[in-house]
Amino acid sequence: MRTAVERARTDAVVSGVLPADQAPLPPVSIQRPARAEHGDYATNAAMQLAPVARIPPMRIAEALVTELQLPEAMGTAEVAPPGFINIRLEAGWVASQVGAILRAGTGYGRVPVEHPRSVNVEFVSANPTGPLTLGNARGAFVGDLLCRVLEAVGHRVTREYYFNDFNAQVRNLGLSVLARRTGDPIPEDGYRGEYVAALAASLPDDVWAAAATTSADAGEVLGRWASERVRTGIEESLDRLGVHFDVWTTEGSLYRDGWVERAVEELRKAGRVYEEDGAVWFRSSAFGDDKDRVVYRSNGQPTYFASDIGYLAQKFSRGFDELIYLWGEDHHGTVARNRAAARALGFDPESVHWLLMAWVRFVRDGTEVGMSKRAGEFVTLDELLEEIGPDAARWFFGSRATTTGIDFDIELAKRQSNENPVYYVQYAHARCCSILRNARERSVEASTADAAVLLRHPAEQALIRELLRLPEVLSDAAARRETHEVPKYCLEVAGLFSQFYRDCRVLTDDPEEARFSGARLALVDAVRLVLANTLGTLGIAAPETM
RNA sequence: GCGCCGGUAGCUCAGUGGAUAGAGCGUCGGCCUCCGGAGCCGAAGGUCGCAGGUUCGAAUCCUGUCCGGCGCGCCA
Repeated sequence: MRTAVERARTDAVVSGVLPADQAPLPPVSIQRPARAEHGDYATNAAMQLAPVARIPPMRIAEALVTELQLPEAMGTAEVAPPGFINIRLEAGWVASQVGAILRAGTGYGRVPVEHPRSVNVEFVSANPTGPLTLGNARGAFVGDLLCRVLEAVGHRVTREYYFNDFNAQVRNLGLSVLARRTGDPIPEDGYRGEYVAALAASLPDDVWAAAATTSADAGEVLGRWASERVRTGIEESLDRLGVHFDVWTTEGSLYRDGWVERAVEELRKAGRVYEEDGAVWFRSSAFGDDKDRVVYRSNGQPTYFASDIGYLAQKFSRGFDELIYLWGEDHHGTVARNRAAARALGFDPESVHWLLMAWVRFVRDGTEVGMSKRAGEFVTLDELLEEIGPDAARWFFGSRATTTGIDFDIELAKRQSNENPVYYVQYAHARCCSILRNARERSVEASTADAAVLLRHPAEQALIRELLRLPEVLSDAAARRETHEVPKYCLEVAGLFSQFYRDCRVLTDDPEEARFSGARLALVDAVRLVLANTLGTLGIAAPETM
């Protein structure tokens, strides 16, 4: 539709209605008007052109409408003050799309982008010092949903999980296990959760012996063992959510394989690092950061940022066209230095994106509850799933913009889980299936040919028009890397289906009404398909019965 | 103090410069001879934090200001 309007604009220039001078025109923006009398699509192209062309917008709009060539029988365009062009789809064309949707089948809505990219999406990446908590829930759901949407438009996605395997946190975990085992007090920076006691209790004899006898620090030995146990548990929790990672990368591997060393060396050659106060600094301020950052401390130890730099190089070396980092907003202070490093290493800044998720504030009946692994005060992701189920949880986190802070009331979520809109959508899907089952029993067959001819009822037309939005909903979500529109769309479809169901009887003994059965059955099948495709993209079940 | 993100209906949140600002939940009032009532219809409920500005048009962009969250380490 956009290209049709853009072509009309070019044609208007050619035919001399619009002046031919100036630089590239902005892309035409197409809206979906809120009000039905404004048609199915609208564009403000004429009003945007008016100041440039110095011609009244209404005149330009008239000219564009004249040049606008819509495919045969698709629709009509008209001008509305102060210069909108409203495009109205023909009812017959709309009705004929039921057949097109059904022919596209499970591929419907998944319109491939022009240039598919190989995208690495890193998310969750919680250190394995304790089970995943509600604090990690948002990242897990949002990240996986983003991946699914990117895949839906044809990108190749790698889901990646990054974690520390040797630092102080892991050692603290080991020392905490040790303390639990020996009965000593848990160290200051230790972990106090019950899971630590469980780890201590299940410590195999050989690990315990190794910790007691090796020259190495017992905290390190036990930490290594405990964190791997915890990591396995995290993977199992994520499996239960339906989130499966392709690659697990450890911080240690970036050093073992020389990525950090090589990347820093490259920066050194480029003259981007220097020594001061015995430490090695990266001149990130030359690339937009507030100040320069330490890469190697004066004691020779690399900083966390050093790992980040090596990791950037490691990821790009694997051939990705684009990297996406999904971080909590508490990390936003480190974005600038990472972006600086990417630029200094010569990577296209447009090919790396850091998406920040706003904080989730957890409350229980109005008062805030902490989420601290160290203090052992947290609600685990597994507990959340037991309470409200993966579909409701996915819906909750999936339907909010990542920049929005969320108040998550655990008790309220439990109480309202039965009222969660996700069930309304699943119900609509189940109802479609039920109608289709009944039709088979009665030997009523869907007919897309009838659909094209007969579906003129307002409820039918509104429903089909909504089904036609799916491709653009997915494309927009993928392009914006914001996916919360998808659940909302689902809800719209379910709502319009309910209205259709009320107004238009599909299966009936009334001979007058029965002539619509085949056409409406085709529409029901198309709704079922769209809901199944959309729920599938959300990672939510599309049940045939409830 | 500086920086980033928010402030929209009772609650939780959509709203990518457009036309009369929306949804879910909650509240109130209706609807079960009929394909699934986990449903449908209707109503109430808003100075879009506040004040200026930009323009044909601002919840959206700019400036200031208030409130909240987060960040500002040779921590991660």
